[in-house]
Amino acid sequence: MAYSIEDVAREAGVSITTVSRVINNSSHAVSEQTRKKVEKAIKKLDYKPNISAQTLRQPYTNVIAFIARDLSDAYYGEMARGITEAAIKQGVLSFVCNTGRKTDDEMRYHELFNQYRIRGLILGGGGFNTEQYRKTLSEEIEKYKSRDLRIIALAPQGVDIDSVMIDNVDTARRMTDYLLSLGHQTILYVGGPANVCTVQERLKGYKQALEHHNIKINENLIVHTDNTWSGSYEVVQKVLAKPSFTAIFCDNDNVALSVMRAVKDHGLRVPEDISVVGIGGLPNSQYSSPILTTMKIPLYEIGVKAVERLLTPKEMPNVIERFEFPTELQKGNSVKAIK
Amino acid sequence: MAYSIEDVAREAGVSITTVSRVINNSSHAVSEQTRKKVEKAIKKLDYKPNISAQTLRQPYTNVIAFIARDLSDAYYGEMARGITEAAIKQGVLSFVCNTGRKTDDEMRYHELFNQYRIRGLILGGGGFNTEQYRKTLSEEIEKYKSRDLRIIALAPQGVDIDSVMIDNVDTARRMTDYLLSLGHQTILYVGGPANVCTVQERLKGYKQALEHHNIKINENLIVHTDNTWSGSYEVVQKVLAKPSFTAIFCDNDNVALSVMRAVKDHGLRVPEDISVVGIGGLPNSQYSSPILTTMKIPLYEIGVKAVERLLTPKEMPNVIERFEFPTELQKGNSVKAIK
DNA sequence: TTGTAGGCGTTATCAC
DNA sequence: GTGATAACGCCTACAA
Repeated sequence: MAYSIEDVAREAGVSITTVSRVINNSSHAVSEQTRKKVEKAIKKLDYKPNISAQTLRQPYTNVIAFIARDLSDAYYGEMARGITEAAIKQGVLSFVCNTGRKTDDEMRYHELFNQYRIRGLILGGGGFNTEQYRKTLSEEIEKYKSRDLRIIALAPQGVDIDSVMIDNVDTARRMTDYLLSLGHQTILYVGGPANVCTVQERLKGYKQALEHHNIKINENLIVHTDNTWSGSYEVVQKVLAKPSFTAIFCDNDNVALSVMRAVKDHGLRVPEDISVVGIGGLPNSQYSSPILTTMKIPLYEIGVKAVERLLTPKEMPNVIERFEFPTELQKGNSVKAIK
Repeated sequence: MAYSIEDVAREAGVSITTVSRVINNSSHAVSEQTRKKVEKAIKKLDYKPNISAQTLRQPYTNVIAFIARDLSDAYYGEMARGITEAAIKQGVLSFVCNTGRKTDDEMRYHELFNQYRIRGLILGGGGFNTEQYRKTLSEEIEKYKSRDLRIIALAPQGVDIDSVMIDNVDTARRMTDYLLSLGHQTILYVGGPANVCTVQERLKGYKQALEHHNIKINENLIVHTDNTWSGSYEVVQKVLAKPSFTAIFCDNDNVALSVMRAVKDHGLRVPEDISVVGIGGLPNSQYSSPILTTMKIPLYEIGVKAVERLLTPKEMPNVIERFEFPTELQKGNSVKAIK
């Protein structure tokens, strides 16, 4: 068994109260001499306070949680890196979990988080925009709030919630504008699952840009994938049978990389025959060939910021706090201008 | 504040002892009627045991930890996914941390893990093969052992330690053999940092294969990178100034993708002018163009297996337990046979 | 400036 | 079959 505060007290020849005061840098005065004795004993025994015992007397632990949808996706990996690194700088550990939207699994996590008295939760992926999901999430949000804990979303959830994210509509709109400015008028849109909030917002941005340019929206030019590498590849393979478009706008980088492969496997060239763009700015999209033109999302920074907000008590608990990071067009060479 | 066992006892009109028995499915008999009452009360109050209090009476929590080197690298992401998913199936949460080998940071983590009474630790990346690192790690291993906890490594650490991993030497040897079998005699080797165990083992496999074929090892054909996308790109750019090789063997997939870009940017073609292979089998290497020929590592399965071992008490505490997964050649089209 | 004692929520040892 | 009660390790009034 590890040493307890009592062992330290005995070793230093003082009471456990005094030891506790030294440990916690209590405002209660402790003579320099006594402090020295205690510190020496702590060092000698290599004593570390038992956190469970501490937590028993405190509302929560120095632990936060991050729910990701797919950790093997660098998109979440980059966020996770920002989160865990920022957290540990403050001595905070992070539970990292891998399930974006499977409601049952999420509930399971919430239960455990509750039991472990975590200090706050970061929601990685976009939520399902369904009545059911919104209801479940709203209830959960209420519970956290009642326990004075914060939840922060890094992507839209379809409900009012504190967030640190990008403007998905605007980002997709600007990307579409860019394609339009280069002369592309028929743009295939390849998005993730149709009922995910993030997907919906980006699609909205695409449509807004077209409408703004008085281009009629052709629903046949909008397809959805399950966001897997193979799924995206196959979806596009089908559409490529009769390509009636000059560019493909993928709502994330991984899909875009799959799509570029599909285009090439179809005997067409990127960007000479078809231009391809994505959203994300993940490193691997910048080392593909051609280099993917994409909108850079500061994923790492989003993670860092989320932790910072999470560990800061809200001044106005009833005001939703939204923090927005800008995105930036990152030109590669996967796009060609059309005469 | 959340409900405590006392609230449940009061609600059910029994003692806390009885409630505890019901919660823990104690072998101590409880009448069916009483059990029903208690369960009803638990449900009504939505009571969840306080884990801190439980932990106070138990040697450890149902939490494990995973130390990764770079979570934004799908290599670790895939492992993390396997680990967290396998863990939660057993109701175990995972601390995930992002630092492979910065000794100071690792020590910090060990300290916290100790305080949080975690149940076991999984070490993601390969350790530094230096006297200093080995010593520090060995000490840490002893501490864990003395607390009856397990550490499991997913990559070589230069010390005797339980592990779930692949045979790095063999994997690199077989890959080299493959290139040799296609007629490549001068193979540039691009490895990660030279003092990392994994890197050393793979390099060893490369050398063994060459020696076995009586090919003299040319140290000029061995270069090291810092494993970043840009670093790998630049290192190879330099070597490409005077290419005296027909193939490039990269000791991981991400490096290989960077290298393919470097080759192309140099006006050379993969595989017509230079063949490129990697190790890993990450999804993005299978959607690049050309598709990367690589050795598939079952990263997800390694993560799952590690959790399984971690949660199983060792039968013979003093016997090092090594579990080895096979790797498999995955042919893409980044390699050309030479006449 | 230091120390005593009660309590946080559980589990385990006894007694009944 | 059920229930007091003493730990577990720590913090914090309150006393001295």
